[in-house]
Amino acid sequence: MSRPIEFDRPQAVNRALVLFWRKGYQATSLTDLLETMGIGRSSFYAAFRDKRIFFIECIDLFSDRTLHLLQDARSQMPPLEALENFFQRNFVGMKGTVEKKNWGCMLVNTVLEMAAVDDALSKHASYHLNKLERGFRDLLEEAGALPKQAQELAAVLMLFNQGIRVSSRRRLTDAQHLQSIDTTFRLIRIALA
Amino acid sequence: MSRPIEFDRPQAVNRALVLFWRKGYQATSLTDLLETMGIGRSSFYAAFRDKRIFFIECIDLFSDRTLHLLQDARSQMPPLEALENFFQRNFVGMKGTVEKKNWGCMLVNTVLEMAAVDDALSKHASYHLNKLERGFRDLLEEAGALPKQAQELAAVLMLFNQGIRVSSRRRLTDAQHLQSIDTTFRLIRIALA
DNA sequence: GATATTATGGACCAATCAGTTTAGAATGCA
DNA sequence: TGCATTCTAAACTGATTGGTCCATAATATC
Repeated sequence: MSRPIEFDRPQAVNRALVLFWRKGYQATSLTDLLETMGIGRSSFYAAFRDKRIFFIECIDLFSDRTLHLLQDARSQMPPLEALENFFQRNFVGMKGTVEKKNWGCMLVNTVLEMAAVDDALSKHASYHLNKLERGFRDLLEEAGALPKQAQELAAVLMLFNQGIRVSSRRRLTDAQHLQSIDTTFRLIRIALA
Repeated sequence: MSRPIEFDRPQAVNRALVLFWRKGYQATSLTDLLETMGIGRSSFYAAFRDKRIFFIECIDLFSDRTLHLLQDARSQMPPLEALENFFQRNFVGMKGTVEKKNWGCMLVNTVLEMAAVDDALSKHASYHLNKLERGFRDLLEEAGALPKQAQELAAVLMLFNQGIRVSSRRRLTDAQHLQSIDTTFRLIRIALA
């Protein structure tokens, strides 16, 4: 054989993901991308076919990570607490982390940004959100909800998820977010009781 | 004096508003804009200083109309029903209307699209959403909630608003939206009881 | 009807976009 | 050392962007 790839692919993808996450698809120029990834134009087009395809790769990665966050929480606490923690963790201090990621959810961002611009892309992000909603539903059933009720509450929880990601970009205070999470889950617990 | 403006300003603004609403700020090119407004480039720059300033004018108009929708509902029914109706009306048939407007909320769209692109623009849209949230709070107080509770529930309702506008762009069925509205307001009524 | 005023259409501009091409540099293998 | 392979940097392409400019056409006033 011959020369191997010379840049750190996972690291480059991760940096790009963050950039897409913050600025969205359209506002992220290829030049931006190359700069933060630390690679050249040719390398980019050789490794990832084009901007759009690469964006999909980033979205899929983001979705995987989000689903894992929910799973991880579930492995450490009961279902309803895991759900609540899934939302809370974005707004509690995150000690050790320099930057707070107030960029909402990349899937929600993409659904909105691309809805009338690139329908397939928007649909694809929406599809990932459906997977997350199924995750919500499963946890609600584990928490004792009947199937029908679990489905209804999961739908409401998905609305809540989308809503709080929007609020995250509005830069409300952490306290406001935490209070809304608290209020919402108080309502949900009442419904489940 | 001399020559008056020759195009129908309110109509042109309205058409542009719809375009911005659907496609967002960035994806709406000036050429798109001029075509749907039916005016020439020079006329545009003479009447509205530039794309960004014009977009703000459209956003402000959208906000006014949204607040009026809430007021109108309030003038026809009790506060809680008015709130619920404010959401429902986007998903019930709209007889006589050819197109269903599944473009979410222009303010929510703008907050997300511009958050890391044009902070001032995002903040401006967010400011309008705050006004709407105050409208929610007032109606909740009229419905008998204590100030503290009205504020909490209004915040949750704003999350719900943001969330359902996102869902609207995901093109869930009307039935799904109506069910989520129903579930949510059932929870809110319980909290208020 | 002549003149001053102004809105307009269309040509034009520099900047930027995503993507391609090319020439060279760096490596593995013999 | 020399050859084959392939990754990379930089120049380049054509299209599109928001915005300006100017000559023209239409009007109001006199």
